[in-house]
Amino acid sequence: MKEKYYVTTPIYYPSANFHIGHCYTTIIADACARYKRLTGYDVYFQTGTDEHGEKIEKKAREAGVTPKEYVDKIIKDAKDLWKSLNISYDYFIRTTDEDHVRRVQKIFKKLYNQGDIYKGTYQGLYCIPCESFWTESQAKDGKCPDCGREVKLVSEEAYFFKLSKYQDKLIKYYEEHPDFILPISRKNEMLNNFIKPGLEDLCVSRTSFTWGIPVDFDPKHVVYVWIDALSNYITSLGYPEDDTLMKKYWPADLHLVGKEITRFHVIIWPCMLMALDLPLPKQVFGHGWLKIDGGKISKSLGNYKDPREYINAYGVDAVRYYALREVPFGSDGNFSEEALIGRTNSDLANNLGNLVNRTISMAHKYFNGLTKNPKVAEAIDEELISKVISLKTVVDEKMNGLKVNEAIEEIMEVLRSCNKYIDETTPWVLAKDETKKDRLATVLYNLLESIRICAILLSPFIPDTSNKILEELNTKETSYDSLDFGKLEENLQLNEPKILFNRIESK
RNA sequence: CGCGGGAUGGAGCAGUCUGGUAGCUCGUCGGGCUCAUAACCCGAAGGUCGUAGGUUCAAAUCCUUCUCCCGCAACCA
Repeated sequence: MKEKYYVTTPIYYPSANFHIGHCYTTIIADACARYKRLTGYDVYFQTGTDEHGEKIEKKAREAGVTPKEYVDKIIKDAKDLWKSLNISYDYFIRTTDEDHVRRVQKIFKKLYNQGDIYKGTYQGLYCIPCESFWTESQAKDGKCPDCGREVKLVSEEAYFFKLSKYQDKLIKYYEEHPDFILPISRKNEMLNNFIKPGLEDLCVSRTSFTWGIPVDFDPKHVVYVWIDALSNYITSLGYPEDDTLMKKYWPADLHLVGKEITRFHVIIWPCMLMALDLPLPKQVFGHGWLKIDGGKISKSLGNYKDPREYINAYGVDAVRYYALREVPFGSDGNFSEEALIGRTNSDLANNLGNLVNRTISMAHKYFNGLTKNPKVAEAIDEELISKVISLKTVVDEKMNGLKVNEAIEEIMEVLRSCNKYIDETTPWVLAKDETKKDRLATVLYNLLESIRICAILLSPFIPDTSNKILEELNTKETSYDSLDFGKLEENLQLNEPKILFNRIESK
């Protein structure tokens, strides 16, 4: 039986159309999902949207539509965006789905019945015109950080979750599972800032707005974001009504999240799961951000474009490649159109695209596009072939550590070696000497085979391009098991090479 | 003293744990080649590794001071 792999993106908040940052997270998750599928796992890849809450209620009111109408439009757009980015999700959950709503109510009630949720009073500093609660440190001098007006101390009846009860168990879990939080640096941040000072019980219901899942046994309350949103990872699997998928896929192997919401996923979510007596996810990766010109992507500044503009202008794989390649593991990276163009030209058009083109062109020119492997080897071949042979293992190590950018760099390095190999073996010189015909065929075979292997390993990252290359090669050897050097068939009729990436002239 | 991360040739990064001639990609300049998308290959220039001090035969790397940048502080991927 296949081993399973369950990977998630966060469920995004659809208060506005998605930007390149949402794409970034989702593309990484997609690459992980595709990689695991390639290597033989039974993958379940989930994304979705967190659609309740005051902010959406307010946005909808401003737009003069119902909250559901408001989010429906954005979700339609989001699904369209994921399609144009080749996102291969298996399930798209919406927190407004009937199944989810019903299951959240059951979870809430279960926690209440067993005493992990209790009724109490929520006290907070509230800005009436802004309809927002603030913490003491946020509301400096008792002024609303948004509008500067006075905030008032208000109380409202609310349900609380006993977060404090699970503090020690949580610390123990961290200690016993050193890879639970990646990168490691974020674990210290969590421990020092939140867990060591002591966890406070968590407010899990609200009465100040209505756009949410009603608490069925106390309908003036709606379930606040924590239980509503975080539980998506298990309600989608049927919990608590049907355990078929739960048995198969839970616990999740990887929750991929932005660094700003790491906290919820490594503190609140595990505590909820402990209360439900469910196993905890194996790993939470708090990735860095794509910055725009060094600053945050900001809805209010409007410093970003619709990601489709980039896809339409440069192609889906240029965008995917950039997101996956540019940002180091766990750190922030910068997004700019100029850098996107630079990456596309140097890595995709020059290194990869031109290599494929020049190699297949020579195969047509010298052998009418037929592959042959007479195995007239020379010492120089070994350097290239040994690199290609070890690539599978190297990429696997990088991917298992979620070092996606490094995995890709390893493949690019091999492609660079192919270009170098051409210059060193000078096929155009061999072609002038009839006695070197078999050597020439061997050189081309080595190159085509290296390209085939790289194309397969690139398929999780730039799937369209990978397919195009394998189609040009016209090979049937496209599986992960075919990655041994020498599997490329002989007497294959190669197709005509096409330009994979046009060089982009800078504006 | 809230916590955490960062500062390395024009740009982006690695190297710091386990001190010992500073490395990679891109860009620039020069050369080569001609199969290919002005591409590819080779070579060169360019860094007193944020500041000040300390330990050491030797510090980007260890210790201390300071400066600046970024993130977090109960839902902005």
